[in-house]
Amino acid sequence: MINSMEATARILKALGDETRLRILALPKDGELCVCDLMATLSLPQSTASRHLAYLRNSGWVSGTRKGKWMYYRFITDTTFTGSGLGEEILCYLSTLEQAPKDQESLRDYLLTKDKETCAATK
Amino acid sequence: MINSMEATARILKALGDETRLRILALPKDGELCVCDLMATLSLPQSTASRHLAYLRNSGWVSGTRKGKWMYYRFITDTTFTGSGLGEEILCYLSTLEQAPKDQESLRDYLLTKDKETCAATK
DNA sequence: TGTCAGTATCCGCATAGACAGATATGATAA
DNA sequence: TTATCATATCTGTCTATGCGGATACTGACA
Repeated sequence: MINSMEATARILKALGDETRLRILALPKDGELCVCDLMATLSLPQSTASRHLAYLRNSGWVSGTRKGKWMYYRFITDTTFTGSGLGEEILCYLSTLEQAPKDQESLRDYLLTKDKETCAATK
Repeated sequence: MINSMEATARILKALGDETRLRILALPKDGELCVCDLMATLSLPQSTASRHLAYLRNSGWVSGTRKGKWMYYRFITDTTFTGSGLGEEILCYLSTLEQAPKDQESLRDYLLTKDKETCAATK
């Protein structure tokens, strides 16, 4: 369990980007795939995928392949060596202005999403 | 009072650097000047000054001129719109490996520091 | 006014990171 | 095996940022 300044800086560096904050402010129950982000935040596929990769590499999300889909879930309970700080940060993010709009956008999208295909791909 | 994603990203972006984390993990009672950082963290003058400027611009410290000296104090109680998250982050930083060493280094330096001059300048 | 001390900023260099379209890769169905 | 779908990665472009030495700026004092 590494609690170094360098590791902490890498984790926090992931948060220095507005798009990634918006991702982390989405509801954390369940999992999101790339197409969910594309639709919810109006992101091109490569941008969505890249941000998820960054979050994965810095320990904020974990990826699970399910068939053609790659699902990402938040692992903030272990981020920052399990101190709870990750959850605190997410809690704060959800109080920000843009968060409710994004969350509603995600809910709307999930209601209409075709279960067999990702409706937002490319 | 702005609690936008963009403003939050700017505040958090300041934390994506190890040196700045080390600065923020120093004791927050009292104030630090550039030469304190130079001595404590073995930084060149320009580097110390630049990091403090970055922290000032992102709302982590406030600068006060006292004669020839520029003293910086932490204003984490107001960072993140006064939510307390700034303090939480600082609390976490002080649990990291490097923090006690830096804190001790600062204490040692302050004991020997000449009050009339900054002993570490350039 | 010139000098010194403390500090902010510039400068050049190198690296990282944001972006989106293009392309490669992985999974699945026919 | 090929085609389709979903996603990761590459590519080129641009911007940001870290670094430290050099230089400019600020304040104090003789």
